Amino acid sequence: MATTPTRQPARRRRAQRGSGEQLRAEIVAAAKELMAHARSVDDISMRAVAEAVGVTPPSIYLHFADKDALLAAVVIDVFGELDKAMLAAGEAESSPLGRLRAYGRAYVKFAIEHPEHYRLAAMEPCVEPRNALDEVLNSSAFAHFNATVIECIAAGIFVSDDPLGITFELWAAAHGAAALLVAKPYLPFGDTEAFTDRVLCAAALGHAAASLLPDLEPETIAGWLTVQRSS
Amino acid sequence: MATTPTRQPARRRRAQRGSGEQLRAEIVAAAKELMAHARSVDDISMRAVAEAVGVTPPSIYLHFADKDALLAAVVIDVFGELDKAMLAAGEAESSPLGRLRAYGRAYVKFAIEHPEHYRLAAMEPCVEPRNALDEVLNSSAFAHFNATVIECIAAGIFVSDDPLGITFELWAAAHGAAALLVAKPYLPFGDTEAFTDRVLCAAALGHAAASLLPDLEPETIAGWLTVQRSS
DNA sequence: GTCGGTAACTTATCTACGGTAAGTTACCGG
DNA sequence: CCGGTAACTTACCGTAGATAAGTTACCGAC
Repeated sequence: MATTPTRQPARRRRAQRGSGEQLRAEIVAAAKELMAHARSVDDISMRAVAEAVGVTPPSIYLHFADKDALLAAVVIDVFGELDKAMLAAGEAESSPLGRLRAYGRAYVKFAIEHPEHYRLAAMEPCVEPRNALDEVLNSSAFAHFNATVIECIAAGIFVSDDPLGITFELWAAAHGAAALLVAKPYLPFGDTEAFTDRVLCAAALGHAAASLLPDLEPETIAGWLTVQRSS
Repeated sequence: MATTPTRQPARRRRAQRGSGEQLRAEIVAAAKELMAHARSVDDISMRAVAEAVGVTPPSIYLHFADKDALLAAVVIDVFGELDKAMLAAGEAESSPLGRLRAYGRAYVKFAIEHPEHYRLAAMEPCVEPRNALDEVLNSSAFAHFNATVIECIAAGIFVSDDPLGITFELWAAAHGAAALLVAKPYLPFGDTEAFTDRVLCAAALGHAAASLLPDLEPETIAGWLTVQRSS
């Protein structure tokens, strides 16, 4: 009675011969699930993941070199979900600019609804800097975002021969809103969706307006604003 | 010879009777220094901090309840440095808008030069949510930023009765650039200062331009841009 | 059928961490 | 000079990530 229950009840049946990948998928799923209820990546231990799957901790290391590798796998998974959410949000929009904003809204919404997943994917120092570049740039979410920026250029919204640069700018704005809302949720941002929309809209409109001015000196901007307001 | 060297050589002299605060300051300084060379907060252990100061680990707990409390003290210290850097950068600027951008540039520059400090201060889930609100809002850096936004409203750059909202928006842009540059330094942002400037300028100009439009529907924006470009 | 090879998994253990309880040292006011 | 207490230390606990070495059970070959 006083003996620890160990993990006898959750003991998992040994997998079929060729299906070692099955356990890998279960581990990623378990880690992702655990992360949804954790406040930090430190809160989820390899032991906890192992127990959730019904396996002993060392078994995880047969599929992942270390904890970082497991978390990286979760990140890839999370990026996929984010992409789906963004695509779904942009479907209804007809204009490229509208789609861009819908993407941004969905991006921030996803971050708020999955704070720990977003934190891991976008706010932690990247786990493996080797292929990380390709992973981010080739991630569907980023690619779709960039494609829509290109559409905006084609539609005359933006004037630039560097769509990637614009994408990074807009991403910075979206990430800034998301990161702030996730890291400091107690600050008086007001309605989060309205705040997000203001930030995103300012970023897009600001970039477009910048191309209307000869330069971006404070005096030039102030003068331009005065002229605009008076007319 | 084979015995571990323990920490005999770095043994610290016992402090004077009334000066317990001295050790506290040394601990914070050591933690801040260690963090400069660490890749994550997990890389700096209480043991390492203790050894750097020349003290045994439990002594730290006489001044800080736990590791989070120590890190919180470091955060406060870091915010102070950030404020100094921002003020210095804004001194030369005469116009409020120029000062605002100088602040933003200095903010991002500080984040890039002190990535781990910035990460701890702005990207980690806040350590103590109780007084954290006041700490951030009353932090000098934030206060100065907000004051300059108010100046911009007075100068007619922005039109709003909610300066705090504008401050949050601009902060989101600056934080987005900083966080992205810190978390994903390998991405092809190009020149970091130029990138930062574009993001900041777009945020400020975008907010100002938004007040020129009747609404922010995609069609309205596209139409306005067409008119502007043709004139 | 059975039997060796090996994939799949476990037991046992290492080192390091954050944190605590209980003890010890040395300063200092009376 | 002596007792009180601030300022520390020694010893320890539980848990974490990770590894080495062992064990089990599937499965193809003969």
